[in-house]
Amino acid sequence: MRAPEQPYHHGDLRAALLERAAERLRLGTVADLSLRALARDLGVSHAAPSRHFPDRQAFLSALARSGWERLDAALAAADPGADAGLRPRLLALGRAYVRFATAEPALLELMFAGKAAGESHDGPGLSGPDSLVEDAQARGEARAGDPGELATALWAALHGVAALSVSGVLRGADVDALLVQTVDALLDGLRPR
Amino acid sequence: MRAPEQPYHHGDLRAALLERAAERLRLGTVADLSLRALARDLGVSHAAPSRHFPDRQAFLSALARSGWERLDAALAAADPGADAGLRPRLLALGRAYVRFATAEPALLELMFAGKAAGESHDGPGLSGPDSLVEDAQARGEARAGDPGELATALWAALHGVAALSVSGVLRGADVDALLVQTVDALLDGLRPR
DNA sequence: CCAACATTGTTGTCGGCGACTACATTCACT
DNA sequence: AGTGAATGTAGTCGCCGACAACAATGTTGG
Repeated sequence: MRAPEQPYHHGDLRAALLERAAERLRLGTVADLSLRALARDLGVSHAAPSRHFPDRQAFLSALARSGWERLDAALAAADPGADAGLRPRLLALGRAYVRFATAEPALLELMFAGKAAGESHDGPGLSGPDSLVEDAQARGEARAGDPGELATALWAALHGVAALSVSGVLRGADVDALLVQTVDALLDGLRPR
Repeated sequence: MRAPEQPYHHGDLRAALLERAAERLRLGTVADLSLRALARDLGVSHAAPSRHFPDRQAFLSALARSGWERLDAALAAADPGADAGLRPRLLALGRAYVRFATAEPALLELMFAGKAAGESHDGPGLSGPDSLVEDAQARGEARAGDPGELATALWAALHGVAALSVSGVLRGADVDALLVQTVDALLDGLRPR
């Protein structure tokens, strides 16, 4: 009763392509990713992927979408929650962001290259009902101001740290120290108090 | 005494390729950039570019290097100088950064995708002898701390704003407002004082 | 139950690209 | 003037994405 070695239908080629592509992206760049090579890997013909994605761009968009989901999940998992103070929370989120960027640089690049392709995205875990900023304001840890705008500013700073750490421009400088510096500047300000 | 219509030698094919490629990058992505198409544009044979760049990657690296020079120049031109306060200075630099990113999104992406390919780069105009941070510290506008590390944190934040604005995740939100929020958080801190 | 029909996969082909080789023309220097 | 380096040309190879025609399998309603 074993399944035949080579069933005509793959089962879930679409998911398999996305999964294998994510693996490949961990090693190489998006430019090195070829649908034909993936198809070869999975033992299907070179045209099979076209049954699931109209063209390469659509495939990359789907890949980016799954990347956003994984980043959201990683940040949600790293968030110590509203009970923690703002600083530990920002540091934990920042570290998770950097970890994701380091583990999957090409995927992160693809996610941000998606432009209008990727539907709207609010900045992972930073805004929304359980907003980090609103929590901090409620605890008196953040000054007043539009929570959405403040959250975006925080997101921008964390994203900048992750982007720089991945890009190699830091030349071996301590990424975690950079993150701490950035978070502390955001919380207490550069100006002497 | 006019030059022949089609001289055998181009004159400065290398520079022409880089220049034309930069133009193309203003419209499309780096993936759409082909050496053969550029050669066609410039009226040379498809193999001519290989005389100047051993392979496509080397060409892209050279393009990225010229991008860094232009970004450095743009930031240097936008810097109001040490006489200005820290806030106006950061805002001016941030606006120039965003302007560059908006005008040349694909080039900026290429510059940061260069990874180890691009030689070290200190973060445009933010560090070095005429460091913005050292100036601010001298004026009492910034707390003590390693100027290099603080400058990198500032760079990360500004880069994050530019990256987000280019990526489209902001969905039409006001980029300049985001920049102002970010700079103000960096200067005065999010915590109430 | 089985006959349409939709879904998914295959083979074949096309043009474009990057890389490489062999050859041609021009330049620069002695 | 002569010779070697620099620069450009033509041709080829293999890989890729896109497309078309065809085959196998899954599904559904009469």
